[in-house]
Amino acid sequence: MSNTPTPSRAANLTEAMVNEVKRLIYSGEVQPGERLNEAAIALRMGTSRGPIREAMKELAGQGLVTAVPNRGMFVRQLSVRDMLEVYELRALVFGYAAGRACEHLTDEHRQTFERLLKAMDEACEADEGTRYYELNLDFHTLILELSRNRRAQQSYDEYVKQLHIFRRKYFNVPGNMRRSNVEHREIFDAIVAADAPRARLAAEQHVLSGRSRLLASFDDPSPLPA
Amino acid sequence: MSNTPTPSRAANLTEAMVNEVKRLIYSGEVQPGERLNEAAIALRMGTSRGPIREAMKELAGQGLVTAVPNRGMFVRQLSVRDMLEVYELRALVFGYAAGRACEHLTDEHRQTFERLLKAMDEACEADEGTRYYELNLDFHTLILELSRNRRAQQSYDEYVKQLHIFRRKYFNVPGNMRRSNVEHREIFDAIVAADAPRARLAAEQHVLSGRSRLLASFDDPSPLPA
DNA sequence: TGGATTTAAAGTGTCAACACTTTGAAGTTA
DNA sequence: TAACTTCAAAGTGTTGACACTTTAAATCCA
Repeated sequence: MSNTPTPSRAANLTEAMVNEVKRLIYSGEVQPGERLNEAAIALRMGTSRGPIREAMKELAGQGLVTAVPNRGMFVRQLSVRDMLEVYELRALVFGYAAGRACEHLTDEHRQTFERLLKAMDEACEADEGTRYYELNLDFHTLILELSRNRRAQQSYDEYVKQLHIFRRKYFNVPGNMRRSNVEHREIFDAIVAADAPRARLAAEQHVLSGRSRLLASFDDPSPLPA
Repeated sequence: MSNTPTPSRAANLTEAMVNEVKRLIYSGEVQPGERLNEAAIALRMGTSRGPIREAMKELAGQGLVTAVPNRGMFVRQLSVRDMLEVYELRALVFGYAAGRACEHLTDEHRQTFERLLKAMDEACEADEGTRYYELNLDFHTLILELSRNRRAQQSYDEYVKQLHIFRRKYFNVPGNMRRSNVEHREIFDAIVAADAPRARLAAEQHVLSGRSRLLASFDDPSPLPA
């Protein structure tokens, strides 16, 4: 429900190719660092290379792929340093959004929050990682919406997607669901209390905790690669 | 005479066109909202439309132009709301960078700072707006470098450029140079004192003050639209 | 007149052909 | 064998042609 599949009706082939290649990347069907062969994709999609190339350039502009002259386009690969940096920016923007959310919280939103938190509690109990992951996304999205800053929301989404791709390479750490959800409650409480500084701090810390958890999993003796 | 045939050495035509169209936009040779005619540009640049289209798509990905299917590419136009949002993010990132800068300040940097501040003082006295503007950019860049977060630096640069284009439409408010430079000193002092929270706040406020000044110029009875 | 309709010009979308570059395997030489 | 050279295959770069869409000027009709 958070995600328009892909058959999003595009006005032209290039747009359709952008959607399709994005899907390939986000779904993990093509891995970071992998080359995207124009001719092969064109054949597979039933188009000529033109629209493919244009789509790739657009994705290059968005930073999802990188172009190497005369060698081709490669799915962007984040270094660990990149990942750390993106996490930091994500924390920053999320903190900002939570602070702003204090100003725009309506009763309806409050109810949505409570519903989400409850559902996440339940997902925790049932140990349903995937369900928790979805709800978690919704929770974050709600806060970004409440910030009423579309640009912030855009940036945040971008960061999340980039990190999503990065994490795929390593391993998906649920299990800390309970701790994560406690932090969610803290953020929510601060927003309800209209305590912007506290909300900001709690939100920032929440993201940075997530980073720590991910980072810890690197040194972990049992890194269970997907 | 407007025909500089792309001095920057690019490996392929598309890259050269990206640089050239960027220049057209940033220099104000083409205005926000204006359509970019593929055939016309291709003719002017002496290429076919292919590389132009690819370049445009890349710029669309970067958010500098927007594509409307079957109607063409237009130089992106920021609404006032957009502008406000971007300023807010810029303030956020600049504040973050200033806070981080506290951790990475070396003696060499400190000296560069002092040189810059002194030069800005002088530019103030001499009422040299353009010179001040340049130095001001250097000052901000230095702080972003000191943050040691390349992504933050990238984002910041993007914001600045977008706002640069926006402001061109209205009017360039120097005259507040002195006040602005006082704020610079405050940021610098906080960084030297390694007082991260204070640096962060001062830097955030500095950007938001700039926004206020710009905003004030709208309601101004003499808005001199160039 | 003025509002709908036709139509040609201008512009974008897509394609297939060809030129150029890279890559790596096969062959050559010491 | 090991390093160097040659060469064909694979892939990217660029182009001109043609199809489709939009736009606005010219035309038509009440």
